[in-house]
Amino acid sequence: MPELPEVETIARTLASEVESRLILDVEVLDESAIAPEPGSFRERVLGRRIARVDRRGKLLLLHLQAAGGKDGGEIAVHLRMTGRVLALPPGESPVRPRVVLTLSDRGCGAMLLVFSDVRRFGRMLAFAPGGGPDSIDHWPFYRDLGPEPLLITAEEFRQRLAPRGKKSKARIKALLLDQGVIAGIGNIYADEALLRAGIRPDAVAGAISARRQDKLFAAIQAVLTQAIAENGSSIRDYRDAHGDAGSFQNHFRAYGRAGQPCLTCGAALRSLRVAGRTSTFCQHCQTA
DNA sequence: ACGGATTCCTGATGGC
DNA sequence: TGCCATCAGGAATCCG
Repeated sequence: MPELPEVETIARTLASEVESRLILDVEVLDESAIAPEPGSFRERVLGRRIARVDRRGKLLLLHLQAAGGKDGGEIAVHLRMTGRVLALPPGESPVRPRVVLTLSDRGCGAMLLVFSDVRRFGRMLAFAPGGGPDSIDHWPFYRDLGPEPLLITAEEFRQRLAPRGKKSKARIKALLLDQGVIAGIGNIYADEALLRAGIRPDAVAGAISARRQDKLFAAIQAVLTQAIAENGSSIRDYRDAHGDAGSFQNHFRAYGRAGQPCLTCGAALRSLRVAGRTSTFCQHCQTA
């Protein structure tokens, strides 16, 4: 499922294909895929130029430009579990498209930007420019996102785990998955980082020593950085904007390995439900 | 302020 | 082999 490294990979592979192109047509095949309603969505997107593609947490962001180079708002895509964003040459038929944007020629042919999603959990949202009530800055999910894990220090990370200086009673994994605490981490990278840091997913966050919190932060950064270098993890659905799979799934030590031996000590990994998610961990290598 | 359940979805998987 | 139940999960929402 697309987490930070997967969305980062999509942003990178999409950017070179679509940046500077104009959005010439908008085809909404599944109205539940978008917001606001089709009329406003079209109005906010049609005729705009895709100036820049980047990422914030698990959100893919297309920054738009209006005529005269003015701010044109944003398109934000949340892929949830099975969403895909693909850059395709016209004529190629994508699998179960929900939204298709036709983009202008850039001297090397026109292009389609396709949002598809078998499970239909994902969303493509269009925001107005200018900081008004319809702008992305007023979208609570976006506004309340925690910091980027690759752009903060260990000290800032510790502060995020202890809001207003109070020790949190929440389980550490619940905090890692909370996008308002830190942005971009999902079930895969939470389990991978916790295993590498030797911390149980159900450990009470406030009871973890500063030294071990720093170790967790280092593990998060290491895992995310390596996953980005491997173009993300493809369990089954995830693909980049070219339709290519990632390879970090070959480096999983925890996720999906319940019952299999711990790669450090050989004990069978166990699984536990924490914060409503299946959490795989090693009883010997990870402690509260 | 926390955990838990529920909802949204469909495909994969496992038991019988 | 076929059928059915279960599971997977990000985030919103409600409830205790």
